[in-house]
Amino acid sequence: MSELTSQDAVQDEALQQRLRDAGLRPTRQRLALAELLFSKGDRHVSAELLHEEAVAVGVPVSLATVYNTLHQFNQSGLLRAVSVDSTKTYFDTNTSDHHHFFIEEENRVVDVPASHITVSDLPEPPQGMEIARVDVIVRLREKG
Amino acid sequence: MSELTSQDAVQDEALQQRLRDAGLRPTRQRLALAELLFSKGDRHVSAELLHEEAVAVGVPVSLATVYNTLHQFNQSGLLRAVSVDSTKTYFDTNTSDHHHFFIEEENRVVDVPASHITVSDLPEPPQGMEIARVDVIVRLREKG
DNA sequence: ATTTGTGCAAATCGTTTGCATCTGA
DNA sequence: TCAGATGCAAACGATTTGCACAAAT
Repeated sequence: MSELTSQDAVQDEALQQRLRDAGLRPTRQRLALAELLFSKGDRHVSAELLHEEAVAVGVPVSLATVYNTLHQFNQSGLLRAVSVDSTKTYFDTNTSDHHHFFIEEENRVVDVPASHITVSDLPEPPQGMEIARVDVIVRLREKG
Repeated sequence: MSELTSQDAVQDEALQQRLRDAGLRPTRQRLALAELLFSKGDRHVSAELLHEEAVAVGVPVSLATVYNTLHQFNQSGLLRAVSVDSTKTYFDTNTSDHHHFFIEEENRVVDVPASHITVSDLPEPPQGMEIARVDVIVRLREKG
C-alpha cells in the first residue's frame, strides 16, 4: 500500500504531512482538495469552483465538505479568505503578507506583485484594540 | 400643507432638493430613509438595520424598497457601499475619500480619522486596466 | 473502539425579482 | 395621465446545519 515510488506518491506524503502539521487528518477528500489548491501555484478560488474541479478530476466531494475544508484550511493558516465583493468568498493559497487587485467586471482576484504597496501613517486603533491585519484592495476597471 | 415653519420642514426641503439633484423623486419613503441616513452624522448601516429603524419611527417601508433605495443612493453618489465581510453589505454615508476600521467581533465598520493612511508604491495595473479605487480595511481585534 | 470526517437534504440568511397596485409631477 | 415607485411574496444564490453513515487513528 505504500510501495508507490512515483512523484505523485512523494507529493502525497508531503501533503499528508502538511495537513497533519495543521492538525487535520489527511482524509481522501482533504488530500484531493489540497492537491488541487496547492500544486498549481498561487490561486484564488471560490468554494463552487473548487467543487467543480474536484468533481472534474473524479473526486466527488460534496459541496458541504468543500466549504468545511476551506474553512478548516483557513483557520489553520493553509489558506486565507479574501473579502472583496460581498457575494462570494475567495480563498487565497498565498498566505504571505500581500495585497490584491480586484477586477470587478470579471469578478477576479489577483495578487499585487510582492513588495509593492506601502501603507504608512496608520491611525491609532480605538481604545483596547490592536491591528490584526491591513487589507488593501485595488479595484480595477477597464481603461476607457 | 406647506405652511409648516418648523426646523423639520426646512430640513425636509433640503432633503427633497438633495434627492432631486441626484435624479430621484422625493417620495415619502425615500425622504424618510434619507432623513434616517443623513441627519445623524456619518453612519455605516446595513439594509436590515435601516429597515428596522424606519419601522421603529413609524414609516413601514418594505425591505425590498430599502434595498432599492440603498442601491439608488449608492449609484447616485449619496452613499458608498463598503465590502468588508462577505456576508452583509454596509453603506457609508460618508462619501469622501477615506478608509475603514473593521471590528470583527462586533461586525462594526468605523471611519479611519480623516487624512490618515497613506498608500504609496502602488503597482502598475495590468494591461489595459486603470485603478478605480483603493480600499484599505484595517482589521481590529481586542487587545489581549 | 473511539473520534473525526463526510454526504445529503433541508434550513437559513442576505438579497433580488415579478407583478399588481399606488403615487408624484 | 402615466412613468416611476412601492409592497408583497416568491425566487435566488451562497453558505450552514442536522443527522445517519463511513473512515482514520
